[in-house]
Amino acid sequence: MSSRSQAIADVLTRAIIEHRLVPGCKLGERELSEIFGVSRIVVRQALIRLANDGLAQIERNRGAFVAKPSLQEALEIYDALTLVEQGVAAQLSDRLGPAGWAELRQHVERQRQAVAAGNDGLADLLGQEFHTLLVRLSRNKVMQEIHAQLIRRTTLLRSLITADFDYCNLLDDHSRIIDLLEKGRLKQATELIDTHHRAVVRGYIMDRAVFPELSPREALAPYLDMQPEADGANGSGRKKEELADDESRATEHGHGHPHESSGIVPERG
Amino acid sequence: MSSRSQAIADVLTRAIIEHRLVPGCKLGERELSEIFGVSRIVVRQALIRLANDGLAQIERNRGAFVAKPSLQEALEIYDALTLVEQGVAAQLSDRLGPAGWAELRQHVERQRQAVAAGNDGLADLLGQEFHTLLVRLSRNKVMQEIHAQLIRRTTLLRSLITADFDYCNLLDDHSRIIDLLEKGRLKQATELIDTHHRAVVRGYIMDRAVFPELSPREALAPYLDMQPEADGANGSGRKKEELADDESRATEHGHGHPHESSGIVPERG
DNA sequence: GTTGCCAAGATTGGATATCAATCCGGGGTT
DNA sequence: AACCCCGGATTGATATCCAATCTTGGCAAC
Repeated sequence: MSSRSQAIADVLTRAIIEHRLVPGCKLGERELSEIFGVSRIVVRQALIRLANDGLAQIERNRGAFVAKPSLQEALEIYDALTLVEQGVAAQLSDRLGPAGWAELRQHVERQRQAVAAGNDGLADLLGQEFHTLLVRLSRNKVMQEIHAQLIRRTTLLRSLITADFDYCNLLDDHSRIIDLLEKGRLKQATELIDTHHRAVVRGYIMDRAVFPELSPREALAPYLDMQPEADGANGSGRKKEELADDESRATEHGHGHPHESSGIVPERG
Repeated sequence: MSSRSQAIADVLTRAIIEHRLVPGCKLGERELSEIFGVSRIVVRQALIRLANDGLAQIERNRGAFVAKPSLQEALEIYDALTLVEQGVAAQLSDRLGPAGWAELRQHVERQRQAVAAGNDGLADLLGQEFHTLLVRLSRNKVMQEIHAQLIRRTTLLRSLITADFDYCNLLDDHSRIIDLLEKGRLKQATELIDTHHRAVVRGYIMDRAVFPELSPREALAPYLDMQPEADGANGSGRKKEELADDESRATEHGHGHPHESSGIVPERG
């Protein structure tokens, strides 16, 4: 795509939302420039991009750190996400055609199959993507980008907070949301979306580091295989295959599975 | 605040939303670095910030330009704005206390007085700020930032499109929205918000440059009075006084006044 | 032993000079 | 008139250098 700094920002973003870089982690310019093999300036530009997305915070003369949102901000992010999805849902209940509803149902079905197959990582990802799909069906790129940004920030939040609840009924929620929307029961649908997100938030407890801290060098190592200037950096369609059956840390960014309350990470290194 | 590039991004943002820099205008690195007296790198960082906010677009090896959204994107921006404000309104109708309603009414009253006094510039600005105030009352900083970004982009759009309608009933809209919300008539209120924004959009015609193109040097000259390192760059509270009775171009970023359809700008520079 | 201060080192923010790659425009050729 | 090629201009990026600031460690005073 465009610039080197964008590519580096993308890698850092991915590392953050996959919990390889945890909130508070120092992102030193020199260190990153050595890791990526670019100059400090390019790294700085990447960090500016991250900060604009709310994934990093830059403190003058102190450097950049992975963002560490307060509980207040976490609630605000979920509130905003709920608001956006409710609005989108309201639009869809009027405007979405049969093909759209079918696509939603098909997505839920895929997730159901993943759950049935015991592929928790994939199921989790599909659960995330349900919300993204919902917004994509609104055909509003501006809204999509806003929503994607909020989703990234909620994913970041999961590095800070623990979730211990049964996420299976969240799948039912998705299905019920579709039904309610298609039937025009908008009020109930938005109510359910609210409940859905509140269920996630309620399971969270702040001030508890779930993931161990990795140094940037360790955290970023897996992403550096990509050649600097190889195939046109088609970064959209690969993820699903990659983690089809991989239980590594990279796949664990959903509403954590309840079968283990603290030792989620199998120490991939 | 923080970095030099942020300060420059702020100035450029202001110049864009005040229509001194019009869509499509080339933002050359060398030119800007000379204007601001900084190195190209700082300018580039500022341009990255602008691009992230959707106010500029950077084309590889061609440089940065003031964003020139398509009609499609313009509609999407207004759609997103409507969605956000409807959601916020829904929250407020439940949660806002008497003090909040009073604040809203007082704001509308101030705008009414400005209209009565014939101070169109101020009235216009207050009309804009009504929406900002609405979102601020939701006490959600994340939502505020999203909304502010959308507002900036709509303001940018007004460089591309002409509005010729009577904006006085938009003031009535604000008043009615407050009434409906306070009475819990949420459905009607959200409907009115939608209509309100659609009224703005309907008055617009794309592909017509309303404002003449200024060179960046001309456009930015008024902002360069600020000393490089003087008082802590408190850029929040000044605007209102500045344009209290100033009919210059800087004040003309509302729903254009109908008394003159093309020669809005009194050629300040 | 604790506290506080100060200097050295490290890091960031920024400037400058330089270079390759790309884009644009003009002049010459066919 | 259409086409091609070349040179200037601009961008993307690097290396190096410098000032300001932050951190840290040690040293002195209490």
